[in-house]
Amino acid sequence: MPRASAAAAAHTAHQVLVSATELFAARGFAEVSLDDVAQAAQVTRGAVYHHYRNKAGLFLAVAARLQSQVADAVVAAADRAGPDAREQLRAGSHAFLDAITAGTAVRVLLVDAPAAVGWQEWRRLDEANSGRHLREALREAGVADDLLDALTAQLSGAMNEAALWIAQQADRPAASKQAHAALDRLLAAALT
Amino acid sequence: MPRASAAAAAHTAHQVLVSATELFAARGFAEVSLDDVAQAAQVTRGAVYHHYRNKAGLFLAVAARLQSQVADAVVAAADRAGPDAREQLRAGSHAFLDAITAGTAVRVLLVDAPAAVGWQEWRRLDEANSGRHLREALREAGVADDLLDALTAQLSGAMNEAALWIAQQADRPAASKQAHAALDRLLAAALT
DNA sequence: CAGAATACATACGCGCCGTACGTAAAAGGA
DNA sequence: TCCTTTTACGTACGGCGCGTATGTATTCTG
Repeated sequence: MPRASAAAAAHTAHQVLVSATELFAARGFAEVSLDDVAQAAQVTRGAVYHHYRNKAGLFLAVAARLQSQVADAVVAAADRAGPDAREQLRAGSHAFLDAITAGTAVRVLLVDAPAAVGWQEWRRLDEANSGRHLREALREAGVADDLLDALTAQLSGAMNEAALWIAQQADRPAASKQAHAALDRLLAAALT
Repeated sequence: MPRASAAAAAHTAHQVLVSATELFAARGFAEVSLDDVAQAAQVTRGAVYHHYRNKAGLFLAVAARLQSQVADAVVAAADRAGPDAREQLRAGSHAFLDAITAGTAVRVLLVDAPAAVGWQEWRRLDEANSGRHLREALREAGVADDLLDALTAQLSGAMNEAALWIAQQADRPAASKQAHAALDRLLAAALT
């Protein structure tokens, strides 16, 4: 193929993705130019456009990767929680809060993503990852079918806002504790 | 002052605001140029920049106006609900859902605003309007102080997501019913 | 070992933002 | 009433940044 081998090409694409992730997380979608990304990844804009359709496409790839990383943590925690559905829901939900606030994913996933890739696409992304598990957990925990969709959406919104709120507080550990306690109340209510 | 009187100037500013509201609601912040707004308002970009600092400033004005309109509906409903704090909370919350999904404010306030004006500023806007009432209602309804901030944020997130979810469903009335029912569960939990 | 496909780099046009500058009309004072 | 200042725009310009077209050097593939 080109000046670099197929293996090196994958490396380039990955490097672009990593650089883009850092920049988008730090400055936000609108404040990062593709030239910024290219420079950080030590390539030209041509390389970026070769591997990704456009700026929104690159951002989508970044968001999708972060989403699946968070989802992995959620699933792992739920698995560790044993066989009880309610316990899995609790564990998974708390793991979600911890995972999404741990790194710098919050801004990308919860602030910029809805506007940058569109709310529908953002929803699909969430549904394909952690959102799906939330819905299944609620169903298995006995939530009625006619409330399932709405309750899933609202709990998801509550957790997302909790993550944003935590990320914003000065005293992170204390905020995290508060948020977890409040979340427990809402989860308990959902399972009434 | 200028070719138009002071009164006419206010009218111009208002017309720009109205046109911007429609366009932002229909296409989103990024897809609307200030030239689009100026044309719709039958003025030039110069007039827009005279009345608003920049594109973000115009958007902020649009969002602030929509927010206060929603907040007005919330307060009115809460007042009609009588003296009981819990009943006011219920009424206000449901009024919020109805008010924000009634018009075209959802996209502006819940999708574009956080990214366009920054999450902190968006939070301040919400806090200055409906968010403040939610917190107060929760406090008066007996929510412990150490949970108040986190619970306010999470319920706010739940309602916002519920609004987005409703706006997205094909069968709006049915979706609204579901959302209201689910919200009641969460509210009941908050007041445990 | 020749095409074909791939993996980039380079160059260009265009839209759009913000700003600087110009101008005409109204407010305000003497 | 006239002069000055301020207001309310309109116009013109520079620059950034996106997307696309084009060029070019490898490396697969038959």
